[in-house]
Parts: sequence; structure tokens; C-alpha cells
Amino acid sequence: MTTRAEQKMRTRRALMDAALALLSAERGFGSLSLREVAREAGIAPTSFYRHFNELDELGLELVDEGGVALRQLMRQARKRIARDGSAISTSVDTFMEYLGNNANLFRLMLRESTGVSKPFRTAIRAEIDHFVAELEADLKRIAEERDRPLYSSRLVAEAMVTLVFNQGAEALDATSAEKEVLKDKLKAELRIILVGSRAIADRGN
Amino acid sequence: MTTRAEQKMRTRRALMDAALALLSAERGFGSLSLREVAREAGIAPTSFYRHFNELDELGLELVDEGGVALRQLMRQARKRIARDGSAISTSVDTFMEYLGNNANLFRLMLRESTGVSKPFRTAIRAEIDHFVAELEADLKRIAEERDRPLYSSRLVAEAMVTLVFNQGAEALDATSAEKEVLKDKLKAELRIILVGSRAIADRGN
DNA sequence: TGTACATCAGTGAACGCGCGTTCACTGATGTAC
DNA sequence: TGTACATCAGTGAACGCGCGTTCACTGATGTAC
Repeated sequence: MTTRAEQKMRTRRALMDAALALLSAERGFGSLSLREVAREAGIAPTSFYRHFNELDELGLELVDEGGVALRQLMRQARKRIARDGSAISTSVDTFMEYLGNNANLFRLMLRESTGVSKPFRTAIRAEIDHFVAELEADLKRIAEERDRPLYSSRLVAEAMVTLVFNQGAEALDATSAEKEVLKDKLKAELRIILVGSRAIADRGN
Repeated sequence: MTTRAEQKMRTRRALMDAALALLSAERGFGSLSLREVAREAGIAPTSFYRHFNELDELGLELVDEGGVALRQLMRQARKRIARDGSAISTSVDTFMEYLGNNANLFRLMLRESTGVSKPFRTAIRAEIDHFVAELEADLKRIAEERDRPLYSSRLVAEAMVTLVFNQGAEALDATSAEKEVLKDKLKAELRIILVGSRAIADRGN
């Protein structure tokens, strides 16, 4: 037996999935219409208002989900690093794997992070900042464990996240052969940053 | 005396300036309408078609201009580096200065580089690739002059451009105090990359 | 230089379209007794 | 358990709006002689 509340939640979910499904390399969130999303979800346009006040409200919920996905991603990477050792390589592989499963969610985060809507930018910025902070904590922990101090772990984390996200953007529409190339490039870039940070720390400035 | 051709060019210019003027942190190119641009330029909507087949055609011309601006930027930075020496600091200062004068052009390039239209993405990608190639050539030249070899100058150039553009995005809407902070962060990040690349080259792998 | 004709940048009316939003409604689910 | 009433997710008709695009036009500029 389905309660009314359960059914409502299901419709709400359908609306969010519909919006996500409409996103692609060619369609940004800003180009979606309320009617289009309702149509895709199989409900009347007017019913949309039973769930959200406007389309952006739905979009911001999706950004929240993107944040959750990012945190799961990080947790998973951490586990695999503990098992496999190689921090950079494992992280990049995990990230790229995740991209495949959450393509449209990442598309949304990525595009709207430089997008047109202030609430979107702010929300995504907060998620990314959170991601950076966790990465910085990990970098520091690993640096201590291995006794390889870092110069400016915060900047290192920021630069790494910037590079990972930007390459992620390109990977979204790449063939799997191209993805391998992107992965290798990204790993080499991250290594350069890590080595640079250690070298500056060693010199003591 | 104004020839017909001159007048036509002036109107065309007015359309492009109008589109540029309508861009802001809150308005992306994709949200502009043909009627809106014509209105801003002070001509009838139908006259737009005397100059462009569609709005995107105008946008792609703007991307071309952005490419020209980038090349000027690089030339100017190169001159100043020859005079002042400090490559990273001078480049970042030059870039940030330029951003202030071409804010909406950079906004366009930046947003549409991850945007919705394939022709835009392709055109901007080409401009950025060109920029990366020039930076790589400069890096190599400087490396030879100073006898400080680099590991993977191409990746170094790519990573640097990625970081510069992304920080540029944030600088666009920052106060001038915030801009100073961003500049310093950016310089430190670029330095980490440069040092890392040299350190790996020194080790010989 | 003057005249007759061609070109063509800019126009205003008109079109059909999808949009967001309002409204009063329906009928199944939930609740009180 | 059965009955009477309340709630509320989902609906379909209707609205006014700005949009892109077409069309036949106007009148100044340009060209040929």
C-alpha cells in the first residue's frame, strides 16, 4: 500500500530525474523549461508547482545531490588509496569512474559553477570548497605519514581540484581511449604539483 | 562622407557591442535573444538578418575577437617579461589587468568553453590551444636561456592556462582587494608547478 | 555634370509557437468518530 | 468496522508575453551613360 506521501515523493523524484535526463553536452539546465521537465516526467505542467516553486529550486536540489556524490566519491577514493597505496593514480581512476556513472550530475555542477545564476554558483562553490578542504586534510595526513612535508597544502588542494574538474569536463564527452589519455595527463599534472610543493617545502620557504 | 559599406560595418559593430554589453555575471550569451540585441543596438529586429544569419553567428565572431585579445595579451606579457624579468608575476599581473578591460569578452570565452553549443566549444578550444602552444614555446625558451630544463613543458603550459583561466573567472566579479589575494594565490600555484616540473627534470625522469 | 536605373540596409506588420502561471476542478487517500 | 468530512496531488482550460522569422516596402546610396 502506497501512502499519499510516498506517491508524492515518487513524483518529485521523477521530476528531478527528468531534468537530469534532459541534460547533455548540448543542453544546459538554463535551457530547460518547466513544461519540458513536466512532460518528460509524465505529469501536467501545473502539477510541477505541487513540488517546487520554480525550476531553479529543483536545480538547486540537484546540486545538493551532486555534493553528496562528491563526498561519496572522496570516501571511496580514500578506501582504495588505503588498500592500493598510490594516491594520485587511484584518485584519478576513481574520479573518472564516478564521472561515467554521474555524467549529467557533474555536467550540471560544472556548467553552473561558472553559470548565470548566483544561487547556483554559490551552492556549487560551497560543495567544491568542501571537497577542497577534505582533499587538503588527506594531503596533510599522507604528508605526515610519509614524512614528506608540503608547501601550502591548501593551494595544492585547490590547484588539484581545479585541474581534476576541468579535465573531468573534457572526459565527459570523450571516447574511452581519449579518457585514458586524459587520465595519464591528469596524473602527470598532479604529480608535478605534488613534487613542486615538496621541493619548495624541502628548500624551506 | 560615409559610404554604404562603412555604415553597414558600423551597424554590425553596434550589434556586437550590444551583445557584449548585455553579458554580465547574471547573463550568459545563451540567454540573449535576437530581439533584445537588436533593441540594445537600436535597430529593428528584422535588420539583424542583414548582418548575421542567427545570433550564434554573432557570438562566434565575438569568440574570434576574444582570441585576438588573448594573443595581444600574450604579446604584451612577453614584452614586460623581457623588461622586468619575473615571468610568473608579470604574466599574472598582465592577465589580471587585461581581464578588467575585456571582462565581458572573457566571460563569454570562459562560459561558452564549457557551454552548450558545440561550435562555440570548438572555437574556444582552438583559441585556448593556441594560447597553450605559445606559452609552451615561451617556457621552453626561458628554460633554455636559464639552463633550467623542464619536465613535460606541454603539460606545464596546459595546467598553468587552466589555473589562470579559472582564477580569472573568479577575479571577474571580485573586489580589487579580493583580486590581490587571487593574484597571490595564482602566482604561488604557478610557482609550485614550475618548481615541480624542474625538480622532476633534474631527477631525470 | 545630370539623369535614369539598380542596389540594398533598414523597416513595420504579421504569423504561429512554447512559455510560465492562474484558476477552479476532481477524485483518491487520510482522519475523526 | 462503517460513515461523513477534510485534505491535497494532479488536472485542463485559459491568459498574456516575448520570441524567431517572413514578407513586401521605402528611400538613401551607388552606378552607368
